[in-house]
Amino acid sequence: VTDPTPGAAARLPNLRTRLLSMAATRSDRLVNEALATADARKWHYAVLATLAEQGPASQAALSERTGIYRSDVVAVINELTTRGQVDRAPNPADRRQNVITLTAAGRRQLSNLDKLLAAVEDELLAPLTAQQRDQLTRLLTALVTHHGQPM
Amino acid sequence: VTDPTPGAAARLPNLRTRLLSMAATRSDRLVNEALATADARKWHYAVLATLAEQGPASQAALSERTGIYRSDVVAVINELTTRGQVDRAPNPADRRQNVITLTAAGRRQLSNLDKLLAAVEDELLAPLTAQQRDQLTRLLTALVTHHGQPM
DNA sequence: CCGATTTCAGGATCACTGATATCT
DNA sequence: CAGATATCAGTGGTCCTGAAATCG
Repeated sequence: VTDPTPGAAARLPNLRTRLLSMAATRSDRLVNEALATADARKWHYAVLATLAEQGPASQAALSERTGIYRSDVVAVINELTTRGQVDRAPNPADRRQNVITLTAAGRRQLSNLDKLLAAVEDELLAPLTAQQRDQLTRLLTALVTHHGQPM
Repeated sequence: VTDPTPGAAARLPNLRTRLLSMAATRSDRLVNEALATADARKWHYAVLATLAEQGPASQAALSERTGIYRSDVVAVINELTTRGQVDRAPNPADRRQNVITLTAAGRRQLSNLDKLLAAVEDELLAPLTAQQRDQLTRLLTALVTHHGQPM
């Protein structure tokens, strides 16, 4: 036998932390490729979706709800205003805050991105049955819930 | 009702691509914190483990086996040689290649990292039963297998 | 000449730290 | 004064492109 470590189990293929990271990398690549065709990235979608569902919000609130780092929100909102998809205005009731509002163009972009992401999910989950997809959702949700928000 | 989109389902919490990415981010942070206490990062572990299990290899072979990008292998091997954990020597049989070999210090570091990563996996998977951990492993393996290697 | 290997230079996104100015 | 908000500057890791030099 020339095996350098006879009988040793393969480490990498069994590392759950590694499997998670590999699956996420592949998923992220599909997401980025799809969103790039619409001149967007994942934080754009997170902001547009949050505004559509929960209404206008301050940048701090958007950071909380989307998971975008506090210091990175500015750049994302800058990009979205440049594209005319959100509007930034000072909040007269609390002049520390800005009020971010979804525009009509932002709403159109959101429904566009919704379609793109639905297709990506189908492609990502192609090897899984409907039941397995639900299992995966529950397991990942349990992990994320248990390990709280990162900020 | 003041809901801006009454009856609309929450998008973000149900996006599987997002759940994956969030779970991986949390997992990666645990891994990085643990490895940092041993002056290592995840690619160090991947190289050390591969060398221990499969013996000396060229940098191209290590790229294939670990998933490190071809152009990033150099830096990782540089760091590991600086730490005395691997040895880099030209291959006399094919002078295009280097032969990377695990040192005694590298072997010690590997068994150290093995312990750290086992603890991280326990912490990461804490909210899951043994059966659920197996389920997760199978589901993620199916995804990664189906979507092939990224390089 | 073609192909493989190593190496370098650089880009884009992301997670994260820390500091500052402004306002409550 | 303490605390919150928005902003800016910058680090480091990861993923990825492209190109050069060397060798089979």
